[in-house]
Amino acid sequence: MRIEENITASVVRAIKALYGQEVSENQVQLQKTKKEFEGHLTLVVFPFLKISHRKPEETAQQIGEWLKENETSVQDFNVIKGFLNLIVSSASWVALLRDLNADEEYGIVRSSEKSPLVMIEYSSPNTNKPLHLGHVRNNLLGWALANVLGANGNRVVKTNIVNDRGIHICKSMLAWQKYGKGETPESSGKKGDHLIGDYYVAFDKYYREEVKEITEKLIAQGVAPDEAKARAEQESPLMVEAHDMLVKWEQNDPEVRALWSKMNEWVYVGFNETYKALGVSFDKIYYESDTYLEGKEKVMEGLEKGLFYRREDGSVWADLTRKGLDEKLLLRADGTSVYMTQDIGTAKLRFRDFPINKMIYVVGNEQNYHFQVLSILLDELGFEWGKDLVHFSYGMVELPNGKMKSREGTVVDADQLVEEMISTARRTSEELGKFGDMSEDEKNEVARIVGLGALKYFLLKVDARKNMMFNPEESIDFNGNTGPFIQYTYARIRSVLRKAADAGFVVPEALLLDTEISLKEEDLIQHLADFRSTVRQAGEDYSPSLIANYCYDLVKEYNQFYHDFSILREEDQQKKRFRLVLSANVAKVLRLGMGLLGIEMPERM
RNA sequence: GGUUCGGUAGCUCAGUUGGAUUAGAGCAACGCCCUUCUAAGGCGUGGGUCAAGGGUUCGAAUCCCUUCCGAAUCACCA
Repeated sequence: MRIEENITASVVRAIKALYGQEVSENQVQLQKTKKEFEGHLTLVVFPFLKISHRKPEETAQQIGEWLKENETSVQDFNVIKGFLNLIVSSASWVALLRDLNADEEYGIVRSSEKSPLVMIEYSSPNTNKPLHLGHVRNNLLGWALANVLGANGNRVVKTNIVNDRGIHICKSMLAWQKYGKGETPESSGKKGDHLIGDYYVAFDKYYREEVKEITEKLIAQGVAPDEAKARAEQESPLMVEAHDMLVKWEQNDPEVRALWSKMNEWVYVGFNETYKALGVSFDKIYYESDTYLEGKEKVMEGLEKGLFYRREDGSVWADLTRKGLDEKLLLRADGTSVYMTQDIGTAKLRFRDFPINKMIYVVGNEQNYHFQVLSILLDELGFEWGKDLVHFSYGMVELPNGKMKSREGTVVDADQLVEEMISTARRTSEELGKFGDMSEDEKNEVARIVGLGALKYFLLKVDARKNMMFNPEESIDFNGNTGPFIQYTYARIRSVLRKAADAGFVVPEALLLDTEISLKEEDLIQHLADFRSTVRQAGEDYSPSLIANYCYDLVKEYNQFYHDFSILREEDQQKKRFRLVLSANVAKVLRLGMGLLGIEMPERM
């Protein structure tokens, strides 16, 4: 039973029968009737006026009559200007709910062997600092996007490229060597990623002091301020040492490599904890230290083919000016690779490992230009999916006083935030007396689910492309358009269903089509059925937020129903059965929808 | 300066192939509703020149142009 699809097809037949013209289903504008008018679905007839050669009202009237006559689900209609409001029969709605109830994974399209293989890269951290709120947004979006695409019949490979080498890592290493006194995660009690992050900050602090000192000295010697600063930045012994370390690293110096391995290992242990807390995972992790050499090879290949060119100093460039872009450096004069080189290398390894049809990069919008260039380069280098690679470009999380900057300490730490959310959830539950007779384990689990639900929903309900605001002063809400609001509704439904089950009432398969149902209930079924198209739309637009907003709207509507109608106390057994099935399916769709977002639902809260 | 993306209520955000005299939610404010299936809920009140101006048409927050404001980017950083 697919009411909307059926009526759309019937409209096509109606036009054919009435006016003798073929129209495509895309031309049929069938939308939800606005709530101030009577009806469920509304056909906009303006597009058909040229075919009917009649006034809007008349055309609508004719189509309405034809539908009432020939389309069983259309029970009645009314016409307002060019709008044909269709009233769908209760029996059709009940039949729709019956079908929906039979489908345990309504709205989800499973993949098969032949489905397209999509790879999603997300997270992609640097190993010199712990994850912050911006990374959290990335991780949650990547995870949700993978789920959404999976629910649209794609085979999905989740991947992570760890930026584990480069000058930034050397800075942390050097600072640890110089000031660390052998400190380890064990000795300090710090998470490994936090420990390393502290040394990254330390490096920056001492480096700045050095630069300041040298600059002043140079200025005293009569060097112009701008030039003095530039020279100081280059000459700073700390920076020189860091660069030396990077060169040694590339030369496989055993000592540097050993230090690098040890410190990265600390970071990974820390990251894995954070990933686990966030509930995200990867099918395949790539490390830049493995891929950057591949990139060099690929670039040399391109150089031989004449795609790129070499400058006098030996550096290799791509000239993209004919595409309206700049010239782009691919290899430095000393032969070391840059960011772009690494992404090319990673692409090569990925394609070797997986025969992917599509590649999606979940990376912040600050890198739009980079991916524009990468797409062109990969295409020219012969990657089939290069041209159509998707840069899932999401907006920054901004704080009231601007952007987050690790070095300036203005970051919202991921671990700390998760912890705070969970403890807030716990406190709220206690204050509201929701825990009842739960065991300590159950309490912890509820607090975890609700706290994370609040955080995840907060980040995922906003259109991914937009920058969003996070105010640490105001804690994330638990009321209104929030994760806990949706979870709460779910828990209430589950409670009702438990009570029904205790009374021996099993949610039955059989629904009677002649059940008398209210407008509110019809609307709920209609809304429920929309889940399928919402999932599809979210997949087409790469937009998890559509699912979040869908769940919110469904919950708003269900809560009104819950408030106005009795379920367990309904005396008419037929109605009671219907309402139980309706509620069970609202819960089911909420669980599926929120599940796509990576948000768990509590049985009680 | 070039390019890209944004600007909707005091605040945070919906509004997706252009559709209905009255542009929606939540938060915050102020009221009302628990001896009744979980009140993390429901109902109500106030709050808007959809940045500004022009254009396209039966019809524009939505499409086009101009201007203003904001962000990102245009690195031998990743």
